Amino acid sequence: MKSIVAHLLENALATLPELADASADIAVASTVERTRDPSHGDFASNIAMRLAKPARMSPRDIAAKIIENLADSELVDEIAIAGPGFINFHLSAVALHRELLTVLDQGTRYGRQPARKAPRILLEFVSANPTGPLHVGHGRHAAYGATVGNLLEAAGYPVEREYYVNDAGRQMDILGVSVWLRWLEAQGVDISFPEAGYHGDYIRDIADSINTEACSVVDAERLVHGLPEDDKEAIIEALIKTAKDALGADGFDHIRQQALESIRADIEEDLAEFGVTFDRWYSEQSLTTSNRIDEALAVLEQRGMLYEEDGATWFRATDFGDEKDRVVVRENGNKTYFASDIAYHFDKRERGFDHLIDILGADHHGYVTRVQGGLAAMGYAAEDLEVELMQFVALYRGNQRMQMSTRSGEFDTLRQLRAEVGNDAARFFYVSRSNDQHLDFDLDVAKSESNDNPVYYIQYAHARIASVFRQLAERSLEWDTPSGSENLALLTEPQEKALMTTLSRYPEVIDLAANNRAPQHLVHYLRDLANDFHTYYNAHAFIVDDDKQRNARLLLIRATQIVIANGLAILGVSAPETM
RNA sequence: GCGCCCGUAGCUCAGUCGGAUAGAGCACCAGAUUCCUAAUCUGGGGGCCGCAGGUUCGAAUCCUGCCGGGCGCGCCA
Repeated sequence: MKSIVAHLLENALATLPELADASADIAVASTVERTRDPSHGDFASNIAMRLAKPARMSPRDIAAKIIENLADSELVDEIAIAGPGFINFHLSAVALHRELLTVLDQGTRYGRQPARKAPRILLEFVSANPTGPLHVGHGRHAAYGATVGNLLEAAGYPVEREYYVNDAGRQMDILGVSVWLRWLEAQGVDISFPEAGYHGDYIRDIADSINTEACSVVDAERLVHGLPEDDKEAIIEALIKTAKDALGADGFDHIRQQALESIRADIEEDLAEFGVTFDRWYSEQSLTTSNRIDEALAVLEQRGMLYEEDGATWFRATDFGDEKDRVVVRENGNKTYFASDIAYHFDKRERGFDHLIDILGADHHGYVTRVQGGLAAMGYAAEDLEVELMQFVALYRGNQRMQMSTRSGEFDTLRQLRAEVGNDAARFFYVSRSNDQHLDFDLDVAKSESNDNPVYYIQYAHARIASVFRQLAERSLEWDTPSGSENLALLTEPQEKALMTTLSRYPEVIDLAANNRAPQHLVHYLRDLANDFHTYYNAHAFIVDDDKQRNARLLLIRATQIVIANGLAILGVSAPETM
């Protein structure tokens, strides 16, 4: 709809050579926006004000000139100059009717743009460490990432979703030793579980369920022998060494990998139940086995981006705006997590993705500059990597704030949250506010007031429409679509006009939400749309005696039902036929 | 100390690229159904957009400073 107005303006400008210079670097479509006040029409353009200074004319004079040269269109009823120089466009009923028929015609495809080939987008999100179940904070990442992926797809982008599995490094050893100790405990060995181990009950479950052929029993004495005191990190380190000695490197590896896969599979299942799926689970370990890290470091070396100091290898991050240079290979020869990360992002670009989007926790913001620096140092553009930071979720039960820590075992899991409030409400609530806002999630409120949750309000609108069509059948009537199409001119009530106008905004909302990675725009839109529908429902009957009017009204609410279903599908929320 | 994010109604939050009289839900007050689902609708009260400057036709929005809150500043991951 917006493009109708933009094209009219572009054509008018083309006939005005005196404005050509001034308007050269203005995108006409960017001057056109929906009005907030219906008395200003449907769309307004501020182009006359933007041209005033370069063209050295008054805005209202420019507006008058443009209007004079606007071609007549059956899609626009009235064009007016308003205020300091806005050009207001009132769309015709014909334009709204045409859009309604487009909704019916395109159905589930309505609001989706044609698929394009580029840029190829790689969307990475969640990527929680496979050391325990997902907690409520990860749930926000999952809901947001999945919805942004759906939005990008609807906007026509080729997008793939990827989960980076942090299955390398010390945390995996801690996981392995935690499982082993719980297994020993189950064998009757008296252990003192280390503070720095993973305390959650799921560790016991894993110890019970895995193949323990590789496990060997050691006595309690050996476990505590020579343990350092007080320093919890040194204690866990010593226990890992004991485990490797007792089990052998292969034996320990066997336990560790089983634990890892058990947790990873659990996370995958949890997310799938939440309607969140990935095209690829990318293993950090595989970066080492495929020599990807060494290749990336070689590229950096070749470009002169590395140097040796204090026995370590450093990346010149300060050349790319970071506050200090960063170690990529430690003095002990081990590569850092940062080395994996730049190799991983290098790999993403090498795999042919043009634009990389990472959804990261707000605590990772210090990391963005150096990873972008890594890309730039390897010959790509820093801007190829876009990072969307998610602010934290604080979980409450009433006034009680919950602690969320995987190691302490006191977290509240995504599973618990989903069981308590349901997938639909959780998906909806998680994306209903901007990703850069903190989210207070009160379980008591979400449970006790679940009937007041906006998601039900929107779903109810969908169910009500389904109910109307069921009623129609019960009264032995049929919806005559051609008759409805021919009689759209009968839709003259203010509630009908409002509903048609809101429906016509849908493609613009998808575009806006996708481009800004901002699902909350869609959430608010669907709320508005449901509100327009409920208002209409209360004001007028749809199943009226007059055939023409009935068929026209049924067409309008069918279009409404389609748009609600399409929008909810993008949010990952169900559109029920009954409630 | 330095860096990033946030500050909008009693509460939780929207507010697009700077646009016209700043919006919604909850809560509060008053109403609506012989009729398609009352999980609904209609009306009402409620604002120094943290504070102070600046930019301009125009600022909640952009810039600077300050105040308040969150997070980050490892040869951890």
